[in-house]
Amino acid sequence: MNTTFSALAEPNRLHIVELLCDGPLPVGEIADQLHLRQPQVSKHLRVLSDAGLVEVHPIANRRIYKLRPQSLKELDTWLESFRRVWDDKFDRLDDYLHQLQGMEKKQGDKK
Amino acid sequence: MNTTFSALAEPNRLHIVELLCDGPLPVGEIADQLHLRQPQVSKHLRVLSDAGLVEVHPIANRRIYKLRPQSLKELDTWLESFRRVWDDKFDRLDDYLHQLQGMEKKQGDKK
DNA sequence: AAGGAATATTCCTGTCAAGGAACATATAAT
DNA sequence: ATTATATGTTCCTTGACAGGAATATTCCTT
Repeated sequence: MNTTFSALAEPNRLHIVELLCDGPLPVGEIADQLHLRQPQVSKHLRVLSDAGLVEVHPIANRRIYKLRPQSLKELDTWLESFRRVWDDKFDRLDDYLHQLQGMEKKQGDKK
Repeated sequence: MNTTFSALAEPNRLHIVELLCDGPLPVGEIADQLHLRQPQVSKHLRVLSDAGLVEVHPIANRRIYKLRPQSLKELDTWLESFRRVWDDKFDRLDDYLHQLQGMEKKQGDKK
């Protein structure tokens, strides 16, 4: 999960992922469409691949890269744990303040 | 969106976000629970704040940080665009290959 | 007013990652 | 077989960032 975020943290890599959303592409195409040099694209794809975000299919001369849906589903799952409490716990600042006040008293007692 | 990912790319910051999922907390509490030094926590919170992932509520001496659900909803929205094509376009490698073959011929024609 | 607690900020240093350029490799084309 | 095409890799340099230590700031307490 951690590697996923750091892979997507790089702007060009994020672009690559978004581009591959429309379907698989070979390295050269990606480089052209995003106005990047081929070596850098290869490097970025390496990182994305290590993070499990893309997979490669060698076809003759070229290597076709495609998104790995699984990885995005995992990201979705991660988000899921937040969804449960979205409009709920987050805004309960008051609750915390009361709880905090309780602790204040306890601390006072200790002294 | 870009800043969101780079903010979450740092392991400790990710931990902070996950911790705040259970409710708002002041800096000191975060530092204690995650076994981090206060200054680093403050710095990380700064980054998270700039990225819009958390917001702060000054209460007397302390500053209570809480998640900003909005930011996570945006992340969710971003993922949404992938959900549409999840089990769909991604795996259509064959389609691309056929399309590719068509382009091959075109390129050949140009020459 | 003075001291203390909670938090933010600055300076420094080391590490790591990204881009550029050149090169290596593999496959296709002639 | 030789050349060209597509891609991956290495080396180098530079810039960003994280942690540590010390310091500044704000507010509370007495």
